[in-house]
Amino acid sequence: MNIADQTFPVVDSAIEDRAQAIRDQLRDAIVDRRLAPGTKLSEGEVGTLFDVSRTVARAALQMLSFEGLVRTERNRGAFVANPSPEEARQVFASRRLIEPGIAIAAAGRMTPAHVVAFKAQLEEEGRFIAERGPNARRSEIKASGDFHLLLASVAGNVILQRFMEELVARSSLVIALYGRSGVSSCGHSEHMNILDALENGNSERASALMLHHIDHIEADLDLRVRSGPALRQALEL
Amino acid sequence: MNIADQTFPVVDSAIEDRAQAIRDQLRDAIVDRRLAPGTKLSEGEVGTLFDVSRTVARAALQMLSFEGLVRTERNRGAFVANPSPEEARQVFASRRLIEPGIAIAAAGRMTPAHVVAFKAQLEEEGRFIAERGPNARRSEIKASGDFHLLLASVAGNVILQRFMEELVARSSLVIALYGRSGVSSCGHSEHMNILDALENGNSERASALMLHHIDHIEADLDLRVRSGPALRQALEL
DNA sequence: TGCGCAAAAATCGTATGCAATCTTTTCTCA
DNA sequence: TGAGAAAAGATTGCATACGATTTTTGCGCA
Repeated sequence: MNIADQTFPVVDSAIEDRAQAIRDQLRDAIVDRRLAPGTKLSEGEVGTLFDVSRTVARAALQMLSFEGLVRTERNRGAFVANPSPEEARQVFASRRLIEPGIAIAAAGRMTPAHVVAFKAQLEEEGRFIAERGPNARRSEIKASGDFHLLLASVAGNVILQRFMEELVARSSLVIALYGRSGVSSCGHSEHMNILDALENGNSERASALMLHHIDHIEADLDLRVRSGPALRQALEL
Repeated sequence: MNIADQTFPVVDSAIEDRAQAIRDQLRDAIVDRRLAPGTKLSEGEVGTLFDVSRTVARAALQMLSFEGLVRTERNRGAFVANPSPEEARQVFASRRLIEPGIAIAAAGRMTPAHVVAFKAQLEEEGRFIAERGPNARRSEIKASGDFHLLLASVAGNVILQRFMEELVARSSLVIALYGRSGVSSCGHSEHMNILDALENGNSERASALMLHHIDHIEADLDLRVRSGPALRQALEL
């Protein structure tokens, strides 16, 4: 897949930085796997696509590189990240460390409004799972991540929330790369159980369920190196 | 304090990005409190000081803004961050969540070489505490942070390591702003106890000690708002 | 045909210029 | 004298230009 094959909707409410808007759209494209890992993102091309100068495109790419979604090589350019199995493991190790704590914090702050938001989120998630079609899998991954982001926002710690945004984005990449098949339907029911615990203020249970949920997601990955890391490295560039 | 009062050593081994080198020096200056919170960092001034164009200076400031050490306002510029008490609490809440886990991971990976590195680190820390003078406090804060960064590097998860770099840097700012007095000597002995547990492979103990250690650091802060947030906000700009 | 090397093209790193925005100063008028 | 408005100055946002580095292309030669 080439970046030039993509079409990006025009940003309507761009009071804020244009670079930020471009970053958001590129991030969506990466997380949704419309841009495959390894795809080159040249400053000029990105700039042309979004109708901005290289300066702005470069800033957007720099942001993505900070988030770990893009890898930049000096004098060579930016590429959609291609996380190694080791990186994948570290992403999930980090989530195992952070998310149970986030679940506990969120359990202590749940309001009826939050519950409504979660229910809407889970309903949408269910719709994507029921759906069939080429985009179903993508939407499923994205919706699943959104559940965790919503939880992080309820927890009320903006620093951890930002960490989680990064971890969820990287997880989506990892799942797209190494995911096997249909853990997601199972994940959906786990989300519902977690919400149930949150709703009842049972923080311990929510935390434990979250830990298991992350374990299940990671267990569904196939993190064996495919054909020797050297060859793999050589082939992808 | 003004940024123009600072002198920055010339970067010798600058094969890598110049922007990154500038970021590192500015970060040191912020963490060491040579640049006070609220100080304006104009692109032009930074560029002149480091003898680069505004383009490069801007990139360095953007990086610092991602790390939370600098706050940028559109069309107004960049300022050394001035974390609120609420932000300070969130920094330490994040550390309480992450660092005990890092201690456990590190305990399982300690080698004799690591022990040597830790001992050297603690010795330097001790020297700074014994020292008197205007820079003693700064060096103390920095050395104390370095212990935690060393631990994170031993844990072997580069993602968590980067999170910790950010959290330690922000903590230094917070301690400089809200710290009372001499927890540090006490902190030093706590570091030694943690190392002891790590050396014996007692991960549970290391984890528990770390949690208490973070509690102690936060307990030494005075996070009461000084004179009403509105006035405070109005005065500092 | 296949290989090595040089020229060309593409791309990046950085400096600089201009317009837009914000801040400060100055001027006017009550 | 003080408040408000207008002008001047400073600073950012962004585009563009140019040298440096990398990649690709083209060509000669074995």
